[in-house]
Amino acid sequence: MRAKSGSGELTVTEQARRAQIVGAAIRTVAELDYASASFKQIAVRAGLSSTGLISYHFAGKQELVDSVFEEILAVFGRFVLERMSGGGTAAEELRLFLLANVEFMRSHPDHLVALVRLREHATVGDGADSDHRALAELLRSGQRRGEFRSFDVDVMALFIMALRNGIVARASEVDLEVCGDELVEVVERATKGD
Amino acid sequence: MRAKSGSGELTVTEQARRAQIVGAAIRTVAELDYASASFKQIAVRAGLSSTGLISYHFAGKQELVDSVFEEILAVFGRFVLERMSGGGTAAEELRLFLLANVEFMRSHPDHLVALVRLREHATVGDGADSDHRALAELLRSGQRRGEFRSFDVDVMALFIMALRNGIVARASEVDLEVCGDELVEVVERATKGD
Amino acid sequence: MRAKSGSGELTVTEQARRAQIVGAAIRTVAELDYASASFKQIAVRAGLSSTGLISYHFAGKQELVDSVFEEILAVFGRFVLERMSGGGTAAEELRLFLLANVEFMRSHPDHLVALVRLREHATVGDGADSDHRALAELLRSGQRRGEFRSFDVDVMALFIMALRNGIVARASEVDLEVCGDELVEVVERATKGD
Amino acid sequence: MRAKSGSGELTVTEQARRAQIVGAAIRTVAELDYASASFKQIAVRAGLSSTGLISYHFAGKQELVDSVFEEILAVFGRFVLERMSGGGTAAEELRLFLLANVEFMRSHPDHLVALVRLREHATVGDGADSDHRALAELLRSGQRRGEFRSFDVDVMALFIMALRNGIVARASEVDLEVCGDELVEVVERATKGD
DNA sequence: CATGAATGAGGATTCATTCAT
DNA sequence: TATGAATGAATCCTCATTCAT
Repeated sequence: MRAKSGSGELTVTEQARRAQIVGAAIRTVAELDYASASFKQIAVRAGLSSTGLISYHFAGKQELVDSVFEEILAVFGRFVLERMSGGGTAAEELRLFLLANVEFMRSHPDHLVALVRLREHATVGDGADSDHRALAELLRSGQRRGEFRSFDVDVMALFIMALRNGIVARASEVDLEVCGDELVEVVERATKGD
Repeated sequence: MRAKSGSGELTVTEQARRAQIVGAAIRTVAELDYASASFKQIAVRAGLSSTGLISYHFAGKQELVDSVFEEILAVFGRFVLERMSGGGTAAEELRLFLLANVEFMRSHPDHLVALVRLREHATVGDGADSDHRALAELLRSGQRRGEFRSFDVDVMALFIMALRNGIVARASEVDLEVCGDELVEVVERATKGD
Repeated sequence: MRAKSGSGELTVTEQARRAQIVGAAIRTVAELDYASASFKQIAVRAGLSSTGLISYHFAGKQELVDSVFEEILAVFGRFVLERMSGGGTAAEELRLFLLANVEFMRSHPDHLVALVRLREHATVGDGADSDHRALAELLRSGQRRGEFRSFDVDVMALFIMALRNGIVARASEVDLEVCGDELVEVVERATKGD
Repeated sequence: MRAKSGSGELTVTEQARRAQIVGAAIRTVAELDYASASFKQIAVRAGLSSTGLISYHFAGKQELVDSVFEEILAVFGRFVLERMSGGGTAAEELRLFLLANVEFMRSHPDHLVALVRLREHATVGDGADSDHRALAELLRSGQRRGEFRSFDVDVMALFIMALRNGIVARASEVDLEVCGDELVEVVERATKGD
């Protein structure tokens, strides 16, 4: 009854409501645990008086989770893309990517937390993997250009995302400024050619 | 109802039952999602015919989770300690710590998965933090000895644990051999003095 | 909110809408189960984009059910009446009634199915009973004329309707031709004088 | 977790509880509509303070419905079988079958009502069909012995069950004595050879 | 100690209905 | 009039927990 990723079929009002609910869901997941992010909690944060409305706008919890996941990926993707367009070398692009991540944690505190927590519950999947693939490809191109040393690009991509996720998990306890600088330093040391 | 982590108050039988349940819980959390790790699932894996017995031995789900968390930390701690005792330099100790982690993933596949998944649900907390503190202290001593470059030891400890956790999260999809070697390499590059 | 079965108070448009909804409801009940015949399903089949319109035109689900029931009875009544007008004897009228029923199943597949399914949910009641009474009266007159044997006319009317309903319930699985012939035969044997 | 039609795996207590719930369900379906026979209504009639217990003993609503259906069929089957064992001719057996049905309505008022109402919601299915098949077979054997006239046995079986169901539907409004006698008479006339 | 039955709160979801536009 | 968004009650179901035995 409800388009899974509506493009033009959705009313303006409906899009607004969906966005409102998705936003509330992001805040809820970031604040509470994923398991505790019930429709009731989301409804409260969305200012709704009934959980029925969430079911009215989303075919089920899975569609909501997927919509939230896609929304975060979209916002995050745009955010990062804007800050990577100027990169000349692969190393510079990688640096910009890392800084964009840290900056995103500051400007969108809840988004990355929710992203990490929802990763294993989302069924869209290709989002996170495409992130990984893009990063791996960047690393590979850097290797081809001789900027980076020889390493397994998939493993290195996994490492970089793991570092990012590690900061996200402790974002509220650490100094993002210091973390960001050190992140750039560590990744540079990890990747640069001998 | 029951002492939270009684030492001498528990009978042998009781300790055995608790251990049996904790073991089953570890397997359950590793196999299923945390949210899906219900008492029923744990009871099945523990060979128990009633979830009531879990409630009988543990004051509540939280105590079970905390007990599981502490058990994993204890096993992991002993495992790592055995493999780090011989380290001379801080760098060597760090290397042994990393290798011990990777080896632990191989010998105790469920423990680390459960550890990572339970981290945000455990209320004991100091366990993970004590790990973190020990690692930070190791890094600091390395810095004092001039083995490591200057960096924020807390951030670096966070990074190292993040790398470890990243591997754990994908342990079933990656080549642990390659990951372990690259992990050592990356951490060495990240920490060594100029 | 709305007159229960207004005659002159309803505008033409309103009557048309009610008829449209009633028709869709008949199809819905025949196609789905009664319990599954929700306003949403009915609205879909009526080409309506909102279930609110159904509530607007009918005071509640009960009025809709009753309206549907009455509509079916009216259509069915006219259909049968047309085919019974020529009957001379009571036996002949009864035969025509039975044949009209079978013919109705063919020409209005949904109506009788819905009729049977709605019977126990309709609160108008007198509809089905009036049918029953008319049939009983026909049987009684046949008895008075000596065409039928002695039997309890209410019970026999109940039997005849039960046979009809039995065929309706399996209309899609049986050969209506054979059933019709056998129905006439059985009822004739059941009623005729010794 | 719960056997669908437990034989020996069920505790005595559990069997008793299941029987209690099944009994309450039969009463509920007979009293209310099928659609209104919610777990809550059933729980009330079973003297339970929680609908959760029903879910505890039955894997889902479908299993409960099927269990109820099977229970009724079992009770009904035994009841009828006891009263048909003495039948010599097919006609006599048929007569005993009809009388057993009417007697069952008297001694088990709710069972047949529930049976008819649950028929289209039960997924076990073969129960009702096997009833039909047995009846058709009885009719066929009667035809072979020359006791019955020539007719489509499936249609006639359908008719006989329809007559039975018709009485069930109005059991509370009619005189079962009269109905039973007339039922036997009608079926005899419908089936006997010329 | 251990069992399994029982509880009640909380989960997502569906539904008829209401209401502002 | 008609729409679609919103509501809240009710449904089935799962869960941790309690309790008699």
